[in-house]
Amino acid sequence: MESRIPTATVARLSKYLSILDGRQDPSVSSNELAQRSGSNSAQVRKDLSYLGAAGTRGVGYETEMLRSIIRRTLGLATERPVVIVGAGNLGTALARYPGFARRGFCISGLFDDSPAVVGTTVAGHVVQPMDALTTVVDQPDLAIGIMAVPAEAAQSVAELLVEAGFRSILNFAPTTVRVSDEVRVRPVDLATELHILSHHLARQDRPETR
Amino acid sequence: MESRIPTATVARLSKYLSILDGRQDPSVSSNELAQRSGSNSAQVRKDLSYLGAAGTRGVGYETEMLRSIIRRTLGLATERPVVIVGAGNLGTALARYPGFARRGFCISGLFDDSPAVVGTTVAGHVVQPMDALTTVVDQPDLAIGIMAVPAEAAQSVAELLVEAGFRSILNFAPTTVRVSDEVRVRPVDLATELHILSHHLARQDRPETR
DNA sequence: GGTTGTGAATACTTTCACAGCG
DNA sequence: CGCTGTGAAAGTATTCACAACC
Repeated sequence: MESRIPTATVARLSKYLSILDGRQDPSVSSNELAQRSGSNSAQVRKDLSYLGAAGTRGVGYETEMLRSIIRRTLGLATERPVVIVGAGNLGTALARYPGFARRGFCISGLFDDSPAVVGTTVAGHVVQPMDALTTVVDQPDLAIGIMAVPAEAAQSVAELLVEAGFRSILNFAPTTVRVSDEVRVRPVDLATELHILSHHLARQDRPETR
Repeated sequence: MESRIPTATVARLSKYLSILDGRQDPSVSSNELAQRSGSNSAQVRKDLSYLGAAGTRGVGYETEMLRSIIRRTLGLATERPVVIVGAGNLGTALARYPGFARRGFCISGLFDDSPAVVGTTVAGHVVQPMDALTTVVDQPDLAIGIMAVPAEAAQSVAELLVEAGFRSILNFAPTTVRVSDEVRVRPVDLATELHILSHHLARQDRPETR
């Protein structure tokens, strides 16, 4: 029943969930979710059909039920631990970002290799040295590691995370890291996002829907 | 000749460019670019074929020529101005991020609507009030606006940017903004990225190549 | 009337595989 | 012999369109 969900769908589920979270109405239609998420209703229905979510024809989907199904699908049954490696500009900003906690994550630790930074407190977290990574969560394979480090450090930090048992990494460093293929790395490159916009400007063409 | 380049390809071009930038060898093969970017050689060749880039069979591509073709394709012929709206945690971190300048962008202004923040200096930029947006760059339609503001403010900030003439927006606020369709908005939602990783953890499946 | 659920059609992207050339 | 260039095939994602149902 719950075979395989396309990554593009999962990304939209995240958006639907945050729409449902700020909502009181007991039911919601695919059309409304579409409007608010910048998608279209057929897409919303197809996305929800992957979860086996059942709506009521003529009415829509039960808000509470949808919320709970999406949360389960996104693996948010319990708060998921996240560690942040790199307490520089970006790492610090991420540690202070209130959106993570609100959306199902719990920051379990902040790490840095610079002795000047270790021991300082950022957003209520004492910055820990890299070797404390191995003991920070008891099931690192179910946690997520965020890398907010310079490009030069990315490969070795990735290796440390893998060694400590992490299997999911969000990489903000503008470089590709090579890891064994049981490890999932999602790159987020800010300059790449700007390059995409810049490319369209250079071609002065009209936007597509996304 | 230079008809239309898939967005997925543009994203990879950005990566290829940063690989070429740290490089001295006068030529490079599709296979080497593939290795370093976590792609495969057929993909690289197809990507480069969209640009009309000509390699030499048996040898590879000329590094300098490729660099210059990719830069032109990404609209980086001249440094592209970028403004950052929101001088909170994230906006400040972005303003300090050295990667933007290194990769073809020039931060032209930092804006905030809080009187407490306006006038302070961040990374060499004096934070300006929102109404200065209209005069900060002379061709706002060729510039990029970055929104690093809370979800509640996102819609109205987007409207201010559009009114000031911006046509390309990178949106870090965790919400969808509705704008006229000459305006291109690229969302970057950090919680969504974590949700995607979390989903895979819940299904404890093996990663795909990306 | 309004809205879901979904097969079929379309569009887009990646991978394959091999001829062509230096 | 090595590496490019590319059509064809396979794989993925989105949109259409309409029957089924409340």
